[in-house]
Parts: sequence; C-alpha cells; structure tokens
Amino acid sequence: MKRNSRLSLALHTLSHMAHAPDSLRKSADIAAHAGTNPVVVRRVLGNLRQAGLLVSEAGHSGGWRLARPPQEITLADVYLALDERLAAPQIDDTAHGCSVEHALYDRVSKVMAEVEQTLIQKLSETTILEIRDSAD
Amino acid sequence: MKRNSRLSLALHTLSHMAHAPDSLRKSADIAAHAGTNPVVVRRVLGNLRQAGLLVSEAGHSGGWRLARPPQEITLADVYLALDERLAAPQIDDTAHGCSVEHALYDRVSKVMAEVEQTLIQKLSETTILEIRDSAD
DNA sequence: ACTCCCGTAACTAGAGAAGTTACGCGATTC
DNA sequence: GAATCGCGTAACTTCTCTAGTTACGGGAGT
Ligand code: FES
Ligand code: FES
Repeated sequence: MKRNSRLSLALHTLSHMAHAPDSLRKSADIAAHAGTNPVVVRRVLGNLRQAGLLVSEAGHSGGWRLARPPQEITLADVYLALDERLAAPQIDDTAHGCSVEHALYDRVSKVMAEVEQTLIQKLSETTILEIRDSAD
Repeated sequence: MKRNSRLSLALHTLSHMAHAPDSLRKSADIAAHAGTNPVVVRRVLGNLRQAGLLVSEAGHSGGWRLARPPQEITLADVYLALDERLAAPQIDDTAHGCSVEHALYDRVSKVMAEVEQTLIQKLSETTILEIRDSAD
C-alpha cells in the first residue's frame, strides 16, 4: 500500500457493495477482505458517509450500507468525497511578491485546475455499477 | 516546501534564465536565491541536463546555461524531465487475480493516462519565455 | 600548482500516511 | 435493564518518501 490507498480502498469496497446493495457490512469484515484495519476502514468510509454515499448503523447488528442505488454513484463522487485533489497547486503559494514567481504560479495553477476538471469529468462517466458489470 | 518542490525550483530557475539566456549561473547562487541547498539544485538541474534542456560546465568559471533558446522550452519539457507523473496509477497494481479489482484498476488507469496526456498537452502550450514576458 | 564549481554518494531530519490501541456511545438482543 | 456488538474518535506508533546536509573526487579554467 503506497500513497492514496484510500481511494483504492473506497472504490474496492463500493464495488463489492454494488453486488448486493441492501446487505449490511461490518468494518471488521471489510478490513479483513481488504487486508487492512477496521479503524482505517471507518476513517475512509466515514468520508463517504459525510458525502452522502453511505450510511452507517450502530448497535448489535450495525454496519455499512449504500445510501443510494449503485447506478447513481460515480467514481467522481467517491473521488470528491475523499478530498484529495490530485492536481493540487504544485507550486508553493508563498508568493514572495516577485513577479516571475507570481506569473509562474498563475500559469501552472490554471493548468492544474483545468486538468482537475478533466479528471472529475472523466471519472463521472463511470458508475460503480458499471465496474461491477465489467468485472463479472 | 512541500511535495513536488522540484518542479517549482526547476521552473523558477529556468524562468530566471530566460531573462539572459547566455549568462552562466552557479549552483550556489541559484540555491541562495531559491532558499535551498546547492546540492539540491544540482540534483534537480541534473535531470534537466539529462533531458537536454540545460548544459553545465565545470571548472573555475563553470555553471549552468540554457541548452537552447527559451522559446523552445515548454513547461511540458520541464515536467517530463523530472519524471514525476502526477496521474500515476493511484490503485495499487497488486492484482489479486480478483476480477472486481482488475476491472477497477483498468478503468482508473485508463482515466489517469488520459488525464496525464491532457496535462502534458496543456503544459506544452506555454514556453518559459512566455512566463518571463507575462511576468515583466 | 591552485582554485573554483560540478557530480555523486551517504547520511540526517522532517513531513505525511497508514496502521494500531483504546475507550465511549448508541442500538440491538435477551 | 444488563450484556453485547459495532461505529466514532482520539492518541500513539511505524513506515516511507523527500528535502536538506556533509563530504569527497574530478575536471576546467587561472
Ligand atoms: S525570487 Fe523572484 S523570480 Fe526568483
Ligand atoms: S478482493 Fe474484493 S473484489 Fe477481489
């Protein structure tokens, strides 16, 4: 597991859930399946809950469930839920007032923002249901 | 300085060089200007030298110089010289043979590759000379 | 010869992410 | 209503990656 395993974990879990949208899954089971820790699962899936993709239930027979049908959840939804912008401004924003650095920052930031939009747009073209189907 | 300060340092330095393409600059001076260490400068600029963007000269009055006119060096050239792919496959490629994970990896990889191409294409539209001019 | 600057290796230090432990809370079950 | 089970969250520990640093060798000028 290297960087950004959060996205990997989230997509993997949701793909599984797309198989049986109404079933309830426990953090421990998901963690065991993904080879990680229940707390890590709760952390990642907690972000998806805040974004309204999942609901969690406490109590004796609690667990995780999809908040809406799998065909209404796109990869972009998941990506945005975990707020990791891939195309973050790669230039440090400590503008020294210097015009060269400022021009550089402006230019690169603009490109990055456009790329970020492209990424989101492309991710939004695929739902987790399609992932499930293409896997079969 | 956070992640990817290498790209920042490289672009900054090249933008400066675009002002006086024939002047010779020492690692120590560049480092002092950028608030870092001469060795770091040599490391980063070494990549640009391997990519044919810069030439370095040893000896008593050595230093760094542009290898070609600034209007022939694009931001994409610099980005590619430091081989940091922003849109690296974010999913761990340890394919467990599992069909769901495989389908997921394929899909995300394809999107990432497309985004990477978009990024390079957009970066190639700007030369370091244009950065210099827009700064002025 | 001497000096200056690049090239490179090896080590240190710091930031960031994941993994781990621990405990409180609510809901279910009996 | 007491016990159990699973989530929520905080605090700590690794682990990894990057930048920063020190050190030394070699070539090109003077
Ligand atoms: S610090 Fe302003 S351009 Fe270098
Ligand atoms: S391991 Fe979960 S889909 Fe294969």
